[in-house]
Amino acid sequence: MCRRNRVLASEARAELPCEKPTQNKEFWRAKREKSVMNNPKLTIDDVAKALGISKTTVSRAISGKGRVGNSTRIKVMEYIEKHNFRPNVMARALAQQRTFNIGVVWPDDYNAVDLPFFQRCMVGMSEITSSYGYDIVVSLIAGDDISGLRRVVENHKVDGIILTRTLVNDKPAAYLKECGIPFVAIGSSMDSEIICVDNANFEACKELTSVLIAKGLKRLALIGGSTEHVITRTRHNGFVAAFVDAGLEMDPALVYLDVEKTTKVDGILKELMKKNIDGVICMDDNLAGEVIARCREEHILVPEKLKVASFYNSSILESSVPSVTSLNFDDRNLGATAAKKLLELIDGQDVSNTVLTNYEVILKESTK
Amino acid sequence: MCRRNRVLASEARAELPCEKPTQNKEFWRAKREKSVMNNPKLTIDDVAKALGISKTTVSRAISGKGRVGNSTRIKVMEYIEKHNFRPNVMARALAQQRTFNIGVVWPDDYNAVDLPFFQRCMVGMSEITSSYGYDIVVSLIAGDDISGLRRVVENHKVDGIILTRTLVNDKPAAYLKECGIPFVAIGSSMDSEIICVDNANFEACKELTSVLIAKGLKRLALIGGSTEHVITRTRHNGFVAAFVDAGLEMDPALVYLDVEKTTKVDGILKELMKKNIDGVICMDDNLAGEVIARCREEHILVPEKLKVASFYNSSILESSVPSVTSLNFDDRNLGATAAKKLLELIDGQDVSNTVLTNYEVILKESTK
DNA sequence: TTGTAAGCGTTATCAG
DNA sequence: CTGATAACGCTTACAA
Repeated sequence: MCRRNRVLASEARAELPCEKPTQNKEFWRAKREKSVMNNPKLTIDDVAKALGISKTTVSRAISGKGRVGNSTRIKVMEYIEKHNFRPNVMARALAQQRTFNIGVVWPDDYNAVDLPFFQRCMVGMSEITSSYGYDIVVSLIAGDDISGLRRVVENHKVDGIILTRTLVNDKPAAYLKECGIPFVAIGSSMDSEIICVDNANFEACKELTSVLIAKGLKRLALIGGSTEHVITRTRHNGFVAAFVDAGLEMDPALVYLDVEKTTKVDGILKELMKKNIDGVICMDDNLAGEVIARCREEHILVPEKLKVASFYNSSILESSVPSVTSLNFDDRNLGATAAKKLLELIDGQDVSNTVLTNYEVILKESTK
Repeated sequence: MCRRNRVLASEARAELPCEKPTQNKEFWRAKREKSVMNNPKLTIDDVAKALGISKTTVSRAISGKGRVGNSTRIKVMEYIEKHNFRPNVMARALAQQRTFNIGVVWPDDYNAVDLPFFQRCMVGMSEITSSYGYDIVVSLIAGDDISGLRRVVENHKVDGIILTRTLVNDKPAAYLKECGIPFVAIGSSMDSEIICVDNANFEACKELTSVLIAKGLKRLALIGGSTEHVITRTRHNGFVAAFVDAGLEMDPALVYLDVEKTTKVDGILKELMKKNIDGVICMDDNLAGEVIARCREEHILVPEKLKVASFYNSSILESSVPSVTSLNFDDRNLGATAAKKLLELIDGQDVSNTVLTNYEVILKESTK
């Protein structure tokens, strides 16, 4: 326990801002002067003096918190609009203990960095946060090294956190729970105390699988990524459930998980063909793209000899030939919803889990 | 002028934090209590008292700024390490007028969001910033609506900015110049006052084109994106330069720029085939992928009947068949370099433009 | 409705 | 080498 603390502490220490002893003293003075020239930075006090009232009143007029005379309020609003005054967020942060920032945690594994999913989520989050005057601080997490996350949290740089993925053994989530900062996770979690926002992955994957089963496919294979990611298991479960519903046997030998490099697809596909499969579902587009490519090289006709589908649709497959049947989720909306929930949480409201069911099954040539 | 100011001001106003009048008063108190229970938040003052010295001394020991007795320093360092004390960044920001954040501006056009380029840059930036105790605030810019950027800057949320793309008519850059905040741009600019970090796009594109010319291609076409992006013009120039160098005529009718939707590729390819081309270079992988796909549908054999190459390599083309000849840049390094430059700039150092020349021409099947 | 004054947690100034 | 004390710009009891 004690040892653990020391380790963590020194980890954190390593992240302390490195004060570079340079000649920036004069520079900064100069810079500020200059900045003042272009754009005389007003303070709430300047506004108060100019208007002959107290800064308390100005503060109240701006925040709308206390009661202020209507004429005074209008006077203030007009003045600040005209002079483009903006309260100093840092000062407010210090006084209120709020930063008006949220942190977004991104995985930076080799795979994830090339996936459009996270960027798309960001767009949705950004729409929401910016309409509330919040900004987004991005923190990358490599493996289970959460030191970046720790720094952001311990330095009070954010009022809350969005995790963009959930893990079976979720170190980041555990850390956030422990320190009591508001956070929501995109994905699902066994832990009922964690607020989650997720696509209906189970239902969607089950539905897509069912559709293929209904097309008469009997020997359907599944290829997916890391089982450390909850989503991999959820999708797998959806796949299995479709078989159960159809009253069919599912052959576990046709399921390949933890396929984290597309280079492994080639060998897997060969094995699968020996096992006489008639279809493959891939958990994401990278895998599906690779399967399509290998099929072409091996002269396996898609869809005639093998049907192919993907559980997740992105632009990666946009120009695939044949076009690939897949699930389509609204990532932007997912991000927006997560952001909304987090802001509510920060605001002290009660927030519950959300599952977004607006996915689409898109049938294309690869399963015709 | 006056009118313009008013417009901008009201734009900014719309972005003011929306104070939601909810019941968060008690909530916040409770939350802080709880947080205090788990993790008694120390202040520099607590440390000072515990050690029986003044907070000035503690501050100096931590920052290493003033001279402090060695024994005192060690005492302080040991104490803060043991108790995992971290100075409150907001307070420091207020006192020092530095936030230890940099802003990164992302385009959120439909195209850009799906490109891995920006995410990859981010990874590089993040490595650098986090080693200096800085964090990254991401700001999305749609079209030329810079209100998000304005908010981040005017609210003093960042000490500097990285623009991840340059435009011919660069509104964001103009704004940043005007307000005098340190910034660097990823890309190139006509404006010599703007610090730029860029890949050697001109040279690289010229080289790739030259290679194809050397293979005997005479009627080489070019398809590219928005000419509002400086990079599109740079790449085009590189293409042209290769012809000049080879002493060949280049047919301008074979150049299609401002192709912003891949759906337009089909028509363009048909036109090009009528013009008897023997090769196409695409400015990015989305376009190249689409060209490959259309070729397959139109039964145009690649590379036998048509060579195809891309000026930018990403995982999008990873599983393309045939594999596509392309330029490979180190986006991560690009981001890291930009971040390094910005931190130097913030630190008051003199910084000059940088061009990264470590690109690779990767020859694959599509041009065999 | 409005104002005064005491924080918020650092850093910076200027004495000692 | 060290320590009061005053910024930093805003919020918020508490008074008036």
